[in-house]
Amino acid sequence: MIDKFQSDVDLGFMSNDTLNAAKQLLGLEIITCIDGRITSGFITEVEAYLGVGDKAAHTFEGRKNKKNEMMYKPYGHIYVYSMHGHNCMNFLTTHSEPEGVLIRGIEPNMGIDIMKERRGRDNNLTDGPGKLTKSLGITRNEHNGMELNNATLIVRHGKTPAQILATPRIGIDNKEEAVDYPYRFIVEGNPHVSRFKGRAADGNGWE
DNA sequence: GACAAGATTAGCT
DNA sequence: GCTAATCTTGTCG
Repeated sequence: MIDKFQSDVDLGFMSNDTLNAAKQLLGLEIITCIDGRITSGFITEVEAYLGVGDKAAHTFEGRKNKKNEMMYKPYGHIYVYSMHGHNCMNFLTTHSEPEGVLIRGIEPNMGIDIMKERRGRDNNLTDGPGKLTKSLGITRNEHNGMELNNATLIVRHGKTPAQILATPRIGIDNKEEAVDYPYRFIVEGNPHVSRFKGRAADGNGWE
């Protein structure tokens, strides 16, 4: 059923530098096929988490436990964690470091009606990490540690950001110096990002 | 077994 | 902008 959604992305770009991988993820289309229903969106907002040396990361100083053990998988897998009753999804990077990129926002493309149904509302479907996982049907129990580009979760080339903006990360106010690291990347002018203010750019910030 | 914390969200002022 | 709601896991007793 999902054969026509073959990936055309070489995941190798995530194998080395996490910050670089985060920027290259912007604009890719994430497609999920769950319960036979297809939803997708273009990535508009990400945050990099640099593992051992990053106070804001779950794996700071090499911490490892049942909750974050999937962070130690190599690139090409995903790490789903739950908190405050929501799920958040990371794309893992590097061969052996516990680093990854949190997907914080996407622009809905396919299956918008399904997203509305899953979210139980018509607006703000995917402009936050907990929101987009719910819209796409991602759950920690079923998808934590899974590989990309299998029958359920596929990435392929989507759009190209006209301009990428780097900002400090969000929601880590108690992480001391780590709160200032400019590891959040967004498509400038795209409204499908968390805490969006102002007016959307022409073409939502895509080229 | 109790309690606090967390990469959040929704709803109200 | 602020606060309550929500839930899984870690930590301590």
